[in-house]
Amino acid sequence: MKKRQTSNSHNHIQSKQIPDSFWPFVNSQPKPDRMNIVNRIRPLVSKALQELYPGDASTPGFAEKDLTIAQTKPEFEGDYTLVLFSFVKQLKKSPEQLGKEIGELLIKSSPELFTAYNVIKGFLNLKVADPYWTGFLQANFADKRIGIRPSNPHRIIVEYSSPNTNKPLHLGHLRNNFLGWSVAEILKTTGHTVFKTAILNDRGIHICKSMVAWVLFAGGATPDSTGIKGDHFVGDYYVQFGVEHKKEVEKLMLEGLSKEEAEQQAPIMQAAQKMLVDWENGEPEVKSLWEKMNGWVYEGFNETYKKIGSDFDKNYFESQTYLLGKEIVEEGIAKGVFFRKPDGSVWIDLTADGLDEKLVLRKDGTSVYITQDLGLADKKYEEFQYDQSFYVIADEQNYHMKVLKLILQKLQKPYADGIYHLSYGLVELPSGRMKTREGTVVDADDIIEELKLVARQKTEELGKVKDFNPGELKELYDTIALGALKFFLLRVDPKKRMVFNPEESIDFHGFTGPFIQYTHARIKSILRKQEEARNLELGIGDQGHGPLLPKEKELIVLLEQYSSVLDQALLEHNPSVIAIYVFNVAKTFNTFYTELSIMNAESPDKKELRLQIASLTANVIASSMALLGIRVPERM
RNA sequence: GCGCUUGUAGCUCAGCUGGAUAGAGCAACGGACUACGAAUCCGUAGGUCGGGCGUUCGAAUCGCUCCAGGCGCACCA
Repeated sequence: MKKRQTSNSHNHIQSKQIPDSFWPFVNSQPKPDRMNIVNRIRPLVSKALQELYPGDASTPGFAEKDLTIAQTKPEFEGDYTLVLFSFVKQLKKSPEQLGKEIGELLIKSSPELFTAYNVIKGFLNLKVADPYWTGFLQANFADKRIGIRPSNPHRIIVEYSSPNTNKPLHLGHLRNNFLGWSVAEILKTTGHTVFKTAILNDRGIHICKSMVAWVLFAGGATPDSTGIKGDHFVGDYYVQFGVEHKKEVEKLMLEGLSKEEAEQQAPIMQAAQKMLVDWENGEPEVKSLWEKMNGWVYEGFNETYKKIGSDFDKNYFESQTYLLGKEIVEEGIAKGVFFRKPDGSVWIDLTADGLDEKLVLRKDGTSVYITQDLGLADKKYEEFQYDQSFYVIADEQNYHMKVLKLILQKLQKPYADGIYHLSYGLVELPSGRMKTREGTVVDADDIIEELKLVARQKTEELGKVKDFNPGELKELYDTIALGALKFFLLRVDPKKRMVFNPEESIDFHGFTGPFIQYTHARIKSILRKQEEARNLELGIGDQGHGPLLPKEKELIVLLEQYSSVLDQALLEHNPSVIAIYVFNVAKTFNTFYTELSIMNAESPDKKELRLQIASLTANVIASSMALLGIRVPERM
């Protein structure tokens, strides 16, 4: 029979060495006083190796970055563990002997940091002195801005959201929005200057479809006259276009046309095509209709963006950028990167790079999708002088983005290497992919409303905030509903496809946003009580609280890892790292809370210590959640 | 066909830059509120890490191969 781990939340962080190339980009190396424990142990071990084995320690495999230091598994004695196997062969010593020698030296040379060691098989387990942990706690427990780092000169733009203006936002957009926003915040917190941008796909045949349908069927109705939110209003006409089109196609097929012919020749499609041409020719009536309908959509989008907390430093509009890039095509021809075929179309040959020949300009001289992106990249650089440019785009476009970057590199654009496709997987339902035609698309506004309703029901049921006024209640429901939704979509590795189970999403227990929010509210309740009772800020006292108890230490050790969690999230551009971490923090606190009394601690010093732990926990939770775009309530 | 990608407990996911006996949440079952907030906590049960071969002191993790799913390879965007 298998044994369960007793420690319910041992966060087994590996603390791998971050590549050297990463540091200049983050900051200068962390300052010693802000350095976490693993980054302190590393040079000490390295030094010990050099002292003990001067001849061998300079050989490959002995560098600081090659050391594997992991958190000690709970079933063994110790806090952090050095893996010895990699030295064994080179030094021709048994792991036991090696571990003993290194352990002895470390304790002798750094008694303030290490108090004990043991060697089991090839692992050297080191016990880190309590004062290190309590020192960390005292230095940080009151820091409400924990995790924020000094600025550095890098400029980054993050493009995300990027909707079409012919239909409302759905679940997929939400993943995109939450991801982009969160990654931008993570970059900011770690010191970068970040600009958020969006590209609004506001032109093209799809836009004309909803316009045509509105002209034909709306009878002059508007969002105002119907009370329907603008983006939904326009989206309804886009859907209606599809319905009408289908009818016409069926009719034409009965008359003997092939499916392709029928789809092309259906009158409503012809009308849309004509409208597109008129639009491109600047036909005033079409333009003004287009402006009017897009205006409705933007009104709706803005409402949703405001609700979900998405914000942008600059919006680009495809209608204003779709002609960009033609100059780049000329430039590319001049540089010999592109070539023109006899029919006049322009191509790039990427077969040497394992890709295909790609068209960059049609034979009629009009641009294709990639042409616009070339132009937009250039324009963004002109305006922002970015060092890195993130594109939050679904993984369907991996190939496209690869090509984009490669072309820019071949054109020797200075910004080409800084282009990074933050690719994310589709959101699916348990029944499979969302499909417009089958009506299985989960609308963003709908799901948020539904979650607010659940938040309200649950809150009323529990009756803990009966004294809240209507405004406070509304804010609380917003906080909980969006917290649940954002956490649900961000807790999974962005690269992976994910399944959105509606039933799970309204569950506020376990690995969820509300669980963490609840933990925060609970801590705040204790801290409020303490302040009322004493009317004092927390003191800084480190006298006589005795050795740290396992639950106290476990939580401090976990909190101490916050900075390396941020490093990892930044390195991987991955908010889920933070989501998983903050969940562990909340869970570990809840266990701590159950086992140990704070207010009625064994001694005043213990009480002080635990209040500090509680305070730091609340700050780390708030700070982590803020990076995910999730608010944490004082009460709920 | 070629390229990319995914496969871990009934379900949803961690762990994947190789390290000790593979972890959570949900669902199931059983417990804990006359002491800091039970939206909580504790326990039980549940895994040939898709299959095979290889590299290694050590493989869920790396390589090869097979199987199964997804995406892409438009003069669409």
